[in-house]
Amino acid sequence: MNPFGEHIRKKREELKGKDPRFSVRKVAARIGVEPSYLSKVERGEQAPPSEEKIKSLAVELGEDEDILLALAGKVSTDLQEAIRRRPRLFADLIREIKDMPDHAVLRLVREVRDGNW
Amino acid sequence: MNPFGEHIRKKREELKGKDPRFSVRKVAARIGVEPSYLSKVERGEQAPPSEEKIKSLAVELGEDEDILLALAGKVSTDLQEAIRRRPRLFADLIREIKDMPDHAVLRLVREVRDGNW
DNA sequence: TTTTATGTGTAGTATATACTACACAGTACA
DNA sequence: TGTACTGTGTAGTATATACTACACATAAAA
Repeated sequence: MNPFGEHIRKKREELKGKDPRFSVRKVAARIGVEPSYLSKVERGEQAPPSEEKIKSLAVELGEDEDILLALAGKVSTDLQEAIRRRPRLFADLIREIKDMPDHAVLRLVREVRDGNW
Repeated sequence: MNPFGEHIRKKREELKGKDPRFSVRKVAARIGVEPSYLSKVERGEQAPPSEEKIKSLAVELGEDEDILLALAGKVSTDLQEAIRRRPRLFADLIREIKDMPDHAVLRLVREVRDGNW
């Protein structure tokens, strides 16, 4: 089990098939790390990188930042900050909906978005 | 600015006024740390302790866990895990409501709680 | 007045996090 | 056939996190 590494390796190799700019070395250079480090991260020999590097990786590979962070066992600092600003409110809300099925949460998100709130 | 330390010192001293079991040494012993460490944390000479210690401190002092964690700049792992399980869903929801006024979020929490969801 | 308890100062330690630097063998390309 | 580029192995480092151990002076209790 190394969801993060496997995921980005798969995606990177896929992109590399069509574009040589997606070699380990080139991607590593673009996100600002050593190639051997990225190689090890992809193979799970090293833990996932920092939030910052994960976010540039998401941009480079055209992946979703929040999903990549989740695969790395992290939560974006902007979300954490929102919770920390109003901990009671957000803790209650999250605990209330954490076991609800996807469709119910999705309905909630949509209702808040285009609604009279 | 050392919101965490100041907060717990104030609360502990308040309790100590009515009950000698709330000295630095006694509380430290109960939450399982060295007294000098707790002293330094309260005075902001040391960063706040781990999530685990903060939670026992909350129990000891009769304070809200989520609020204490927030003052320490942390977010409870159970909330983080809920987000990591369904990152897109939760990230969208949190970003959608993070700038809404308290009363609106509160209404949402209540509506979810005793509602038809 | 001895014992006991108080808060705090000094000086560390263990573990985790987030990487770098460099070398090396194999492959592709000119 | 040399040059360039590939992925990866080895061996580190810097900084942060989360504390411990012990000593010491002052104050309260016996």
